[in-house]
Amino acid sequence: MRSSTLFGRTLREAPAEAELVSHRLMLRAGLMRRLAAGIYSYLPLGWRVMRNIEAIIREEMDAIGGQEINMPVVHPAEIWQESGRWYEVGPELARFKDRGGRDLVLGMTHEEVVTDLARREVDSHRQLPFMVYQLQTKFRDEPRPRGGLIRVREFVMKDAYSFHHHQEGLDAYYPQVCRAYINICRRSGLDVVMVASDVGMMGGTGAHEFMLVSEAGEDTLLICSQCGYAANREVAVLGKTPASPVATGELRAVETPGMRDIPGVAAFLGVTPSQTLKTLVFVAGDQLVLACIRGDLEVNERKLANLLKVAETRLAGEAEARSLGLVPGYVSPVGLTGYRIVADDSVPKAGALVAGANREDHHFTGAGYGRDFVAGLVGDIAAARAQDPCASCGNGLEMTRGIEVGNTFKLGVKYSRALKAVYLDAAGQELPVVMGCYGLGVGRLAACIVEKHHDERGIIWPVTVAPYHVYLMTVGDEEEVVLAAQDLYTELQAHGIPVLYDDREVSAGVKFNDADLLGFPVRATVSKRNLRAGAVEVKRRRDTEAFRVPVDSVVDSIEQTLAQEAAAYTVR
RNA sequence: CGGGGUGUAGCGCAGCUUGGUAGCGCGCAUGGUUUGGGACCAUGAGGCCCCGGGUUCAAAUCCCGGCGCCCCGACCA
Repeated sequence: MRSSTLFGRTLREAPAEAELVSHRLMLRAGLMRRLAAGIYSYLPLGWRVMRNIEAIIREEMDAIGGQEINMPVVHPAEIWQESGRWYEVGPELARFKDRGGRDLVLGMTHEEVVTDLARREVDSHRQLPFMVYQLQTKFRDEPRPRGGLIRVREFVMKDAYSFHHHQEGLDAYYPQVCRAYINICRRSGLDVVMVASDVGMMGGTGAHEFMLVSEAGEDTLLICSQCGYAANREVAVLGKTPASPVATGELRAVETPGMRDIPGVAAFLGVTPSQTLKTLVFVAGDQLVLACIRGDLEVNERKLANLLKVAETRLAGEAEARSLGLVPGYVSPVGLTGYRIVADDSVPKAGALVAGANREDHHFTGAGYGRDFVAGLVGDIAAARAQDPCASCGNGLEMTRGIEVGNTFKLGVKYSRALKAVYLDAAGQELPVVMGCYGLGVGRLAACIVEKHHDERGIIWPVTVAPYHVYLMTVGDEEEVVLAAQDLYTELQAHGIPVLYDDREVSAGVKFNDADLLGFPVRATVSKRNLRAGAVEVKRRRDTEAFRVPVDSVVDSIEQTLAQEAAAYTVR
């Protein structure tokens, strides 16, 4: 490709809308352009990157037995009603009607469609297991798109779906997909961490996310550098060794004037926060819930919602709590009846605690779980924080931000049961197929690569995804220079090397700067100066030094350099 | 959906406080001189100053109401 005919141009200054490095560079390099919030067009250079990433994805999915298919973007409402998500998913699911007034949706994910396909095609256990995948555009009406391609509304996603006879089959296959995901990221130049995650709207029995550790990330991760435990904050567990449990003594009411928070009460009564009971008032659906936890810990609302099996919870306001007969600042389950109470599993083990007395300016001391109060539901609802002990090894957890590039879910039979995707086993028994689903954001992967591979001058593409491998340019417009450059251009192409030839009539500085901005792995410069010495200058994007290479061995030299670059991104 | 910011030429911005018919840099076009890190000279094109309403002799500027976009939060496979 010649620069003079390449569609799209570079920008000297980034549009004011862009803040993230990847966003700025991708706009400046002319990879993409915004059409509306979270909706982008891909220009030739950007689309080549996308295609390169897709090629890697195809290889890795095929390697674990995947079969590529393509499913519709527009779905009839019926299958979404069958799965129940028509009613569960909010406005991020774009809905519209066709001319006949029938309800349709824009596919934001394809569990319904693929399950419908499976129920039509699969009758027998002999047809299982299998995995299908597609690379396709999704639309999700996100409440807040941001950061260029980091969070968009329309995006290319690789989504894969596996179908097994039993949970054991899925359990055995699942790690292969995870391995493939790690490979895809590695080959694209990204080291990602696999973290345990919430199942969210997908439902199912287990899930992981593949995260690029980055300040630009939207998720918070807790990682143990000692044993390797890693989880999204939404589900991260922490060790809850009792600080210093006090044997349960007598339950006594004491005056605690104006002491409405844990640190205040603990200090006033001379105990540690871990010897107090914190009780928070939540609204879960149409129900009021009192959530109890040891005073030094905090409630994780995601975990609470999961334990209660509701979509979400929210903290009740003071006035709201008061109107329901509670005394904010002094709420506790001790002596209360008629309320739904849940407790973190730290509470029953905590011994005697200081708890609210449900009256102004009073607390109880010596409150013991089982004797003075109980909860209808006990489980892990504690929020893991930085420095909390790791649940498996006790080491301090580290907290970082991460960008989710992909995720994997063990769906189980949620969709196959709802849509009746069943098969007959060898004994003639009818069983629902056991499903898994696996998503990967192609554009987000591209943005992450730029986020990790750049310097102050521009992008530094890994050769595996670079739009072109060589940036060929001239300095000066003497005939000998132009002819030599054209020869080299032809020769590189003959060797199958993707090359962009900057044949524009602009000053050398412009070309050098664009070469750095676009970030192809190798730059080749033909100039009168070097030609006189029978040489062409070759420079790696990530190096600062350039080398003179004899004209007749330039192509060999470039091929070797590219091979070295590629070696850094191979797996196995 | 809450909080903050912003909207003037393709991009980056000034002008708005104090109303008087729109400007700078880059980019673009043409001609010429240039060519190892975003060259120089000359000429030129390009604007529903986000939209609607109001105040006024007169609105980019003041007032009211919308909308777009960005950031933080809520939310998010």
